[in-house]
Amino acid sequence: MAEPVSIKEVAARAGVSPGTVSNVLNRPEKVAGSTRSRVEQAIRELGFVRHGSASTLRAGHSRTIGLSVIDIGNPFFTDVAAGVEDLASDRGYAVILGNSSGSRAKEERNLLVFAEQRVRGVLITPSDDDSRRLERLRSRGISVVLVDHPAERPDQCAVSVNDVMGGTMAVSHLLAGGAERLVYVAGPASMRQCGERREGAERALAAAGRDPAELRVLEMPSMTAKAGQQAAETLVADLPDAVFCANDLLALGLLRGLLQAGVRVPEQVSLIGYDDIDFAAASAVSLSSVRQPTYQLGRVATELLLDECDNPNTHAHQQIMFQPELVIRESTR
Amino acid sequence: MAEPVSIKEVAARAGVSPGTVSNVLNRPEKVAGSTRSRVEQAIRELGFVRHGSASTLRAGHSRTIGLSVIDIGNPFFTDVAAGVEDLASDRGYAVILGNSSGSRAKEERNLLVFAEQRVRGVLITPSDDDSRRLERLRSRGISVVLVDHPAERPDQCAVSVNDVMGGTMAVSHLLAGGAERLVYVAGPASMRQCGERREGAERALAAAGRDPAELRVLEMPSMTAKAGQQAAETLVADLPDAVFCANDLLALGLLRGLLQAGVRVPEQVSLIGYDDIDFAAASAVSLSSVRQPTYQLGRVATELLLDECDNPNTHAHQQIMFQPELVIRESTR
DNA sequence: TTGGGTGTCTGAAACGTTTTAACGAAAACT
DNA sequence: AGTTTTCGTTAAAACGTTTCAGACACCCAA
Repeated sequence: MAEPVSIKEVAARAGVSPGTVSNVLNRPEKVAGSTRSRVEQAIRELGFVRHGSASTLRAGHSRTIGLSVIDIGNPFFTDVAAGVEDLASDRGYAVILGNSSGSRAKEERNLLVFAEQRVRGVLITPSDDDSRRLERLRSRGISVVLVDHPAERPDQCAVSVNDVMGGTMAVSHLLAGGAERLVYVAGPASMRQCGERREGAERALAAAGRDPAELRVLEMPSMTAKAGQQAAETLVADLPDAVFCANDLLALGLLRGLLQAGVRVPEQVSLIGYDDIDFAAASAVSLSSVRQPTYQLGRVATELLLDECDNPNTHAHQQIMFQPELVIRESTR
Repeated sequence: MAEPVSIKEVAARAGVSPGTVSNVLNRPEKVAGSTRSRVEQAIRELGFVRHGSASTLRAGHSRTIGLSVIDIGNPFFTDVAAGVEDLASDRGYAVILGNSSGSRAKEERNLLVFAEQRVRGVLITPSDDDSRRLERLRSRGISVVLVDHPAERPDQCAVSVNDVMGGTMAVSHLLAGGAERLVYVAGPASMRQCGERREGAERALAAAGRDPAELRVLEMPSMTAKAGQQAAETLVADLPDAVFCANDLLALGLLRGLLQAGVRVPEQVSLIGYDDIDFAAASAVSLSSVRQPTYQLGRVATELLLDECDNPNTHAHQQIMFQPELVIRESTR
C-alpha cells in the first residue's frame, strides 16, 4: 500500500517550493509555463491527488454540497438528484446524499453531518415547515437553497413548482369529467406539498360553484405505493367516483388496489396522480397526472446554490416557481 | 454570521485543555464524569460542531464513503442506494454519491473526487470490467467493495446476485410457456450483467435440448425505458414470440412500445424483465421478472465495507452471491 | 545610475483537530 | 514510610494544504 504523496514531494521532485505547486493547482495562470509543466509532470509521475480535507481546512470552504431529500425511492426525488449530481459534478463539486425518509430526526442528523463536513451549501426539500434548523445552518455560513419548497423569506433562494395551481388543474380536470364524489388521498398533513395541492383542489371546487368542504380527504402516513394500496382498501368500502392522489406513487398503489378489488378505472373511478413520474405512463391503466420539471428543478437549484457560494457579493437571491402541466391519459374520464 | 466555534473555545469555556475536549468527543470513557459533563455543557452552549476536515486531516481517515452507481434513475440502484444510506447513516458515515451514467469518463471522475475527499471506502457497481482503476484506489488505502459484481480476486469483498442463474430462470420459464422464437434485449455488451444473463439464457436453451445460437440478441446502447421502446420498433418488423429483457426498464419500455403497435402481451409475445422493480407489478400488463434482493445488496455491501475499514486486521474478505427469484405475473404465458 | 515596475517564486505561518509523551496526584501495594 | 500503579489531564507536535508578505531577477524609464 503506497503512502499517499503530498504536495511537498511533488515540490521536491519538480525542484520548486510547495507554494508553487499549490499555485499550479489553484491559479495556473500565475506560474510560468516552464515551471508549470515541470510541476504537472511531477504530479503525473507521482500520481499525486490533492488532499481535499487539508485544502478545506486551510481554505475555509469545501467543494462539496449536501443534498437532503425526503424519499430516495421516489422517482421524483431521483430525477431531482440526477439534475443536482450532473451539474455539481460538472463544476467539480461532490454531492453528499442524505435521505430523511420523512423523519424529522433523520433530517436533523443529515444536517449535522453536512455541518461537520463543512459543505459549501445545502439543497434541501424540508419535510416540514420548521425553518429554525435551516437558520442554524445559515448562521454557520452554509448557503441553503430550498428545493420544491417556496422561500420563507426574501433573503434566500428557493426553487419550487406551483402546487396550488397543480391541485386546481387536477381537480378541475376531474370535475370536467363529471366527478361528483371526490376524494383527495394525501400524505402527512405536515407536508406543505400536500396542503397546497389540497388548497388547489378546493379552489377548483369553489370555481365550479361547489362547496370546497365536499372534498373528502384521506390522509396516509406516507406517500408510497404501499400506502396507496392501503388507501384502496379504505376507499372500496365507500367508493367515490373520482380520486386525486398527492403523488404518483400513491396513485399507482391505489390503482393497483382498486383493480384487484375489481373496480374499473376510469369507468367507476376517475384517478389522477401528481409528479408524472416515468412509470405513470406505463401503468396498468396509464395514469393521468400533473407534470413537474423535476430534473430542471434539481439543476436550477444547484445553479443558484453554486452562484451563491462562488459570487457571494454579486449574488441575488431568487425565488423561482415553475408551472406544472396537466397530462391526461387513460385513468381519467 | 457567527464565526464557527472551535475546540479551543470549548476548552476555554469548560476550563480544560483542547486535548480533553477531543477525548470527550472520541473516547468519553477516558475522562472523568464531572469534567465530561462540564465539557458537554460547553459544547451545547456554544453550539460546537466538530470540523470534519480537520479531524480527517489529523486522524488520517474520514467518516465518508463513496457510492458510484451506473444509473441513479433506475429503481434498482435507488433501492441499493437506500440500503447503503440507511446503514451508513446509522454508523455515522456520510455517503458521497456519484452517478456514472454508464460513462467510463464520468466514473473515472467520480473516483477521483472520492480519492480527493479521502473517503474511507468506495462502493461501486463498475460499468465495465477494467479493474485497474480500482487497484489504484486500493493502493491508496481506500477499501473497495464491488456491488452487483462478483469479485475479480479473492482479496476483495463483493456482493452480487447470480446473474447466470437469473438468465436461466427467465428463459426456462419462457420455454416452458412454449416459446419458439426467442429474443434477448440487452444493454451494452461491455456490461457484465448483460453478458451473464445472456449466458444463463443460452444455458436454458441448451438444457431444453435446443441450440443456444437460436437466441436472437438485440443490443441497445442503454438500459432505459426509452431504449426499450426503441427496441419495440425494431421487433415489430419481425415479431418473436418471447422476449427476455436485461432489465425491467427495458421491459417496461418495450411493453409500452408493443402495446402501442397493437401487439398483444402475452398472447402474441411473452415478455419477462429483470430486477423486479416496484413498478413491474403495476404496469399495463403486470410484468414477470427476476427479483433481486436490492436493498439487502446495498446494506450488506456497506456492512462489509465498514467492517473492512474499522477492523482491518480481523476483517475477512467475503464474496457474497445472492440467488435471484422468479416472479411470474401476467406478461408471460 | 537610480528608481520603480513586473513577473515569478519562496518560506513560514496558519487552519482545527488528534495523538503522544509526560506529568502530578491520588490510590494501592510492600 | 516508601514504592509502584492508576487515573486524569496537559502541552506540543503533527496532518497537508493555502496564503501572504516578501525576495529576487529582470527590464524600462528617467
